[in-house]
Amino acid sequence: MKNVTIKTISEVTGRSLTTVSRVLNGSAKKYRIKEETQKLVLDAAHKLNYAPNQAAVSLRLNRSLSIGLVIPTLSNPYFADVASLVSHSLRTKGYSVLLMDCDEKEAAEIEAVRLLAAQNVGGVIIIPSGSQSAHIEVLLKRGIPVVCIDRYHENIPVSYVATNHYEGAYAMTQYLISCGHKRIACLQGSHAVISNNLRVKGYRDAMGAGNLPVYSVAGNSFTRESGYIETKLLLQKKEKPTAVFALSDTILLGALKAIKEENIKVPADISVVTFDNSSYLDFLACPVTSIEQPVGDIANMSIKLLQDRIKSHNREAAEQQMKVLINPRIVFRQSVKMHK
Amino acid sequence: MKNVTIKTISEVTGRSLTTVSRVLNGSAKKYRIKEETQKLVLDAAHKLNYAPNQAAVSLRLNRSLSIGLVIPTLSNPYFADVASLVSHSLRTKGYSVLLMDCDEKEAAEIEAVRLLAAQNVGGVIIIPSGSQSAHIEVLLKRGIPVVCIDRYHENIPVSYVATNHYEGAYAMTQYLISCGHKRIACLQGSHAVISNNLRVKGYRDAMGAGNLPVYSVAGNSFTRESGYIETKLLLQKKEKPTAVFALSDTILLGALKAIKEENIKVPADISVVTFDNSSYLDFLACPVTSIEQPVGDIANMSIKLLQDRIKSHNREAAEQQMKVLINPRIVFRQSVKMHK
DNA sequence: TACTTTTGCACAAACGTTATCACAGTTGAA
DNA sequence: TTCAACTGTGATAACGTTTGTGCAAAAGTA
Repeated sequence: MKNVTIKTISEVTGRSLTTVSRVLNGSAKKYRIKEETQKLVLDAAHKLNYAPNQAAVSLRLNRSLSIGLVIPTLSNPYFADVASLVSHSLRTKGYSVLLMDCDEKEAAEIEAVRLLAAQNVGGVIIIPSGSQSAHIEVLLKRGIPVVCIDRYHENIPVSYVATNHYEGAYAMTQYLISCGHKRIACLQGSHAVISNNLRVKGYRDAMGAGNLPVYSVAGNSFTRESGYIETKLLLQKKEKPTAVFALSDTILLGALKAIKEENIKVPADISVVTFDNSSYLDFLACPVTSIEQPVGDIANMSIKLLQDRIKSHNREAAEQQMKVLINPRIVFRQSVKMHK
Repeated sequence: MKNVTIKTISEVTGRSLTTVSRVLNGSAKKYRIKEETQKLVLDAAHKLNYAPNQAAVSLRLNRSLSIGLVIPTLSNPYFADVASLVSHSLRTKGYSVLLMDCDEKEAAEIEAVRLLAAQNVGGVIIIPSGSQSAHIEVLLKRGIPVVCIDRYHENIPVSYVATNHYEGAYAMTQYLISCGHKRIACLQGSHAVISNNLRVKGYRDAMGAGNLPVYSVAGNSFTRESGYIETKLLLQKKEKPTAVFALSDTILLGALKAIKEENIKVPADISVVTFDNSSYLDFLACPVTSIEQPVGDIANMSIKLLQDRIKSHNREAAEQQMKVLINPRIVFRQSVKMHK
């Protein structure tokens, strides 16, 4: 089966390639193509099931209708949700999505960005894995629009959309304090990402505001292992924590495992809260109170920002940095008990 | 910053476009390019940080180094895991991955496949959402290699890699029977996909082999809602089930919710097992015994099949259908109790 | 009538790459 | 000595699309 191109349509309709192309890519009015001709061409295209050859288009225009989506890893349900929403929404807007799963490795991320640049994608949406930013800066310099999600870099003028990590953590800590907790442990993730550090700051500041000493900030990655190990250690202390604030659901699962092994009951003996609000939290031994990240809003907002960038050929506007923080809300479940 | 093309390199090195191209795409020996010349060109390319324009390559070759990955939805952790492994592995092999999240809608899947065909991808890996197969057949007819994962179509000659759903369900049912259960309910997913139907058949056959009547097969989608509703209904029966076999982890979560609402204890009052083995099963109120799907093996195998197809320009070999079923194993936890 | 303007369409060049053909110079065999 | 085979390289034409330029014909203006 031979491929249908504008040439095919040109032959069928008896119009020139030029005219066919103009009708098909929507610049018909600009060139004042007769209604009649337009209909003729469109009908033929439809009948032949014509689809433009994207390679040719992007070669000609030196830009493509594809967007790079760079994700630390899809095995993290939160990132998978973001990816699902973003990719689905981009598709309805006519873009195709180049997925780059970086396995949480910064080196893979840098390589991924290089590849995307080589394919000259129309834009990039990225959830950075680490603290380096030079590779992202390269994209900006090449005029490729970039939007960061969830994690971002303060030192380069890149737009971002994220949960207000600080406010979320602050509010949650405040809530624990209001329940009478004093020894609140914070189980953190990777020090290399800003989302983690802002959450930790939120925790610290709330403790300070409550005139409480920072009891503990421990951990080094957003994994079950990290949560497990740190909780194990915490539970060996003389002054055990009365509440644990896991900064992600993966960390939470590890913490719960440790708690279970020590035969400590949630929420009777210890209160537990977390960040992310994965759907399975409802079904755990004790449903866990969590900070819900507004994934839908984040996805939509980031796409809007990216599209604005792509459309504005105005260089100034395109380089203006947009910073969007969305306030999360707390989903209350049964994992927190008043502490006297 | 002007883009670096083979023309740039040609000017720098003083060799023709032809020669530069030949060196750069590895056909140097075929055309007997002098070692010296090769080195000259490669050095220049490296120094200038040259990356071939993929649009031009795929336009010229009428095929691209990108692979379409069609997924029902990334919000299902099982699919997200598959997508993560597949995309990551494809990247290391030099392909880029076009992600199509279909939101579990068959119409979206069909459109996605059309788009991929238009972009003339080098191959497609797909987890079908429904029962239609015509769109996949179109790909095959256009000579685009396709591999189905997890779900497949028997009526078209498409290769597939899947868990042995039948064996898994059969073994699990047998296990429940061996524990003395007689009233075993089966909570199924979408009737439109073969994975579901094979699992149901495994359940039925095992019941038959155990001389037990099929107690119940209910449900209509791989969702929490379906699991919740059907379990609610089951628990209203006079003759309540002594064991529930959820055919996916999403269904399981719904079932657990219903069981909890009815104040029934797992495993004391009712035994529960499931399919998929999501990582959070360990952390539920009662850790749930599950059939583990060998995601890694499935991902690797499907990529191998696809690559073989892509490489074999031999038409016959390319059209031969490969059917790979991988036996799953049961991960035993604490959700099943002997029933007298 | 004799112009200008508008309307509607087509020619041809370009985007970066690769494959086909061609060819000059060197080596080896008859 | 003559011809064949080999070595190393280049010109050029395509792949499918978009767009600046051009140019008739129709319509408007004086």
